[in-house]
Amino acid sequence: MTAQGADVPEGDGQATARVAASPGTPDANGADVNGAGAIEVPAARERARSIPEAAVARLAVYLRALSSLAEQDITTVSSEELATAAGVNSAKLRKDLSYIGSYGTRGVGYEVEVLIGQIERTLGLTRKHSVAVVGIGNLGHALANYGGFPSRGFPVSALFDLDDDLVGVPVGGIPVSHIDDIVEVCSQREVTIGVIATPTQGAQEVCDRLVAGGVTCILNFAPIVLQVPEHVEVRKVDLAVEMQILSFHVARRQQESAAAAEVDGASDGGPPGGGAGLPGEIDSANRMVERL
Amino acid sequence: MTAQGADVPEGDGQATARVAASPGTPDANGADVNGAGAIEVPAARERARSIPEAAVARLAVYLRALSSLAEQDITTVSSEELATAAGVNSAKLRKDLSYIGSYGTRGVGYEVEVLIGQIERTLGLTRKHSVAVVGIGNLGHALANYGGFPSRGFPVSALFDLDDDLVGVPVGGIPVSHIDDIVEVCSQREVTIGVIATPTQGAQEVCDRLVAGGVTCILNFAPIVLQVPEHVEVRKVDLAVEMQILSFHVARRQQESAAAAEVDGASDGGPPGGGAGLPGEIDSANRMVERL
DNA sequence: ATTTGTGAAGCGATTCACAGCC
DNA sequence: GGCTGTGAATCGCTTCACAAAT
Repeated sequence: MTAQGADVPEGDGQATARVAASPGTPDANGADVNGAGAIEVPAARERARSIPEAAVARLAVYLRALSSLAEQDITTVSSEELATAAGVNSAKLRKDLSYIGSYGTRGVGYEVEVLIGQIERTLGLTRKHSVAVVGIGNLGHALANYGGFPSRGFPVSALFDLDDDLVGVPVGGIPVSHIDDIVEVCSQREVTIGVIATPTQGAQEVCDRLVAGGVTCILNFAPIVLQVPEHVEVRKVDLAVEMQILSFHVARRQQESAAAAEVDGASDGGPPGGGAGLPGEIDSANRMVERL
Repeated sequence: MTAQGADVPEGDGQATARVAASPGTPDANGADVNGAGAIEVPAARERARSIPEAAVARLAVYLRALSSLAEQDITTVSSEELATAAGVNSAKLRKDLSYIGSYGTRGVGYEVEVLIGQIERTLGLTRKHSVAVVGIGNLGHALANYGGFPSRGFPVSALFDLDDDLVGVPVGGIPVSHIDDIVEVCSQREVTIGVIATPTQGAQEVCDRLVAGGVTCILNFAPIVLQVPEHVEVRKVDLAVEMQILSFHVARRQQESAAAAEVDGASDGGPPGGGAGLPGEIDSANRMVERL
């Protein structure tokens, strides 16, 4: 079923401590803010804080499905249809949409354009987020040239690499800067999202500089757990991990068929294709991401 | 908050159909498989089926941390140490490890090598998984050039593209085949994992061929929900979605500071600029070098 | 007649907290 | 004393099912 374990909370010990420290109150600031002082704080604002992390991830998926519908000049869509397009069930979709407000019409469905607008607003896409890509290797090149970013409000506005031969060379229309200039360039160009596509070794250092340059969101392709201050958000994309998860599912499936086959045959089915292969190492998988 | 890690979007798609089709029964594959027939099914096998999906993803992360420790010739590690390295808390780590067995020593910790071996076994990494990459564009190149791909782990054994100019050209040591030959080549080379790095348009078609070629696991970089048979596992990596999730967090943070600033200022209208002394105030970054 | 929006139930994952072992 | 392994409690997301709306 390929779950979508939303994410792994807490970057470190402090988060743990915080949780432990507040047994009764879920969040410190929320409660009394709108108790008396802040009167007209729009419900929409209040809502944003409470959207489940998992729902946020799906909103982005719905948005893409909706864009696709819009391109086909479809103006209205039911929760059932949209859910199918997004690969979820309709109850979940409706629940997710309910977190951002009530923009559907009962008996009819949702207006595509309206929904697009509302999701974009919720995700903060009405504002452009300058992106910096660090590490212009294979992956960095791919990212710099990736059309998907600019098209949806994520202009890549800075590229960095260690290699002097690369500095100054334009990639995807933007000249590469040296990583020594990360802090300066990022603050100057108001970069809000940093993408780390360097080898593991340099990743933490790069991360620190991005943070120093005012970057508050980081997308990390390096196979390392980055240490960041509390106000910085990190998301990690780890190819090797993805592959290994798939590997697990292959293995499980084989076990299941093996077990099923065992029902009639008493003796162990034996290792057909190599049930007991060698204790191979997986470093290759780890390494491959580093190479990027 | 610094949410670290996070695994990626799901690979649903097929789950939708399944879920929608079974209103009454939560999950089809009930647990009666080993009701009576399978006697001595080792606990280890039985266990695999029941490891929470989220735990599987983390096991892969632990594995990397452990490999790193092994390289430093560290032979023993406590749950606390390993948890820190992996970016989780120690209780979760111990729970996760308990799913695969008891390989620690109370009062001491875990032996690094032992744990590596057990996790590799659990994830099915003792067996090689041939990988095919489809779509040799920017990203495909990056993936194919995981040059390191030594013979262990996840050897890339096939590359495919639509472009005739590319067919026959070796990339990362492997000649590119035409996508018309996916079925033949994949079954011949016993590919188990397919990586889709094509544009959206061709992705479903490519997916169908991979499945026809015997591929049961797919890693999809195309921003589309693939429709696959029930026995095929899909994981999706969507860079745009990742960015949008980060965008949401930026937006939320700004709202929070804005709301906090509003507490003293009674009237609405709330231009964030009102509160001068805000931490990390990021201002409007309109129109910058926008290059598609 | 349809379809949304949502309280409530259900369920899986996380965290707690401590017994058991070194 | 230190650390693992795990039942129990808790939390948060998902699913159900139905009232409300058109």
